[in-house]
Amino acid sequence: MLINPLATTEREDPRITRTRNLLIEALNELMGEKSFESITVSEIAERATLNRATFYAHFQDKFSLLEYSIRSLVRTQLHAELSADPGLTEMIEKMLRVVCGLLEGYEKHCPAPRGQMQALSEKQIKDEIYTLLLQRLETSKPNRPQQASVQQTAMVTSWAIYGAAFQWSQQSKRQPVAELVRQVLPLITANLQAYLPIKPEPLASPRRAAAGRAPSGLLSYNLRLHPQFL
Amino acid sequence: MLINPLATTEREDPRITRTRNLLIEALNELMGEKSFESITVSEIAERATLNRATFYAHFQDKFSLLEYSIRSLVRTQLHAELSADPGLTEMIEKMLRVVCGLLEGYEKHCPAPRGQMQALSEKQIKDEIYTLLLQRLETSKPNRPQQASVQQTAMVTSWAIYGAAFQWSQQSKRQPVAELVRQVLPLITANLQAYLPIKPEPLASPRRAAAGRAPSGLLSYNLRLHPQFL
DNA sequence: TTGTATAAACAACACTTGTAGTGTATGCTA
DNA sequence: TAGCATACACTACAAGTGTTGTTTATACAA
Repeated sequence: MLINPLATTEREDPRITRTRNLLIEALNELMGEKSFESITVSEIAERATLNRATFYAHFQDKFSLLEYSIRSLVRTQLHAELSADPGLTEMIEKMLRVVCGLLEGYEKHCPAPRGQMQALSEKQIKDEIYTLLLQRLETSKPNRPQQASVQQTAMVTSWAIYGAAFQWSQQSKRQPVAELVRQVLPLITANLQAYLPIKPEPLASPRRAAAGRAPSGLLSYNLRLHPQFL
Repeated sequence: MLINPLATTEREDPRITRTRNLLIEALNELMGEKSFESITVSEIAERATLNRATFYAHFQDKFSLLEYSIRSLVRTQLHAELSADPGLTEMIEKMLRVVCGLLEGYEKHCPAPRGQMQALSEKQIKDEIYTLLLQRLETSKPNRPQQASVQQTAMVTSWAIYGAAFQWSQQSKRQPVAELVRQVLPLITANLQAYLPIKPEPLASPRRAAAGRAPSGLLSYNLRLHPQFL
């Protein structure tokens, strides 16, 4: 597995990858110890055994670094989960599960306050979901004329997915993810009925709930990149 | 009109309201001139003809100030628009219009980059929408049993509303808001059919589109507080 | 192996941040 | 109007930020 799934250039100077990985690891370590807001660039550089100026040669600020780190985690997890190219309903279900796992991971391993971090990860996660959904909707034609554009549909859906996962993560006593899926999936897929094959999913289906997979194993991807999630 | 719709204490020291308004006005002025990220606390204090220490006596940092400023704007606009206590569908339509107006206002008057600002305003807007929606759903009982909780429904809906408005604001060539409403409202209300009265809104209704109000006047509230939106 | 390109180290810079202590001005109330 | 409470001004401070210029170390190709 590539340690840097975001790399676009063919091959980059090994010093660069080394430095970036050191910075990401340093940030991940620190985020297990204290809140993101209280972490300074100086600390990150020191922990990475790098000069502070070197940090700025790679990232604009600590937010850029976190963004980069989160993005690679999200992308890896989503692609791994969706590589089987499942049906639209299953796709959304899997997305919901992945996002729940990510939010749970952050809450478990990163000391509060998490305000800035949440806002940042939210954007990265939604962007990835939106892109994947858009690709999917663009390939499958709707079986009846649609008022809304594909972009609108994908956007509303991706936000709805994240909103559901967020609501779940905010619960004081968290319900099983399978239950969340059973309750919320109809809400979300109601938007997409024109894109669903043949017979649209009924709003309440006991068989769906029974078929829900256990949410284990969600956090097992990309371990080298994000060891704090263990 | 109260200049501070967020105030909870009965009457506060006039010096406090004066100082806060000076700070808010200073921030609003500066945000018309340069990006929020590049604005410093020193600048805000200087523009407000206040000592920097006084700033910190009122707000934790510039983010808190912006949060406070945005919150009061959002709250004022939403309450003004929804004071007539309209039907659920109309309520969502009005919310969509207000959010579009807000996003348009920010984009027009605040120089990029707007990353931090967007994340902050997003949270404030969604919180307000969620609260209002939750109140509304809690009072009106669904006409058939629901899988999802009221909280889940309100959350997914509020995120969907914001997502739609956001998608609209990101378009390079922006369509009329009335058209957005016609296209997207069915997507959102599909989730809420159990809460809609009698006959659920048909997915495509030409009469709805014709009844769409012009989007003018959305930015005319709370002028004293936010003169940069003129 | 040598030469070249460039990544990283290092030091120094002006600036911002958040906080603390002290004095002054102002609003409220008796 | 006198007195109390407190909001604000002022100063100072240690720490962090973002940038620049110079030197050293490393990767890679001839």
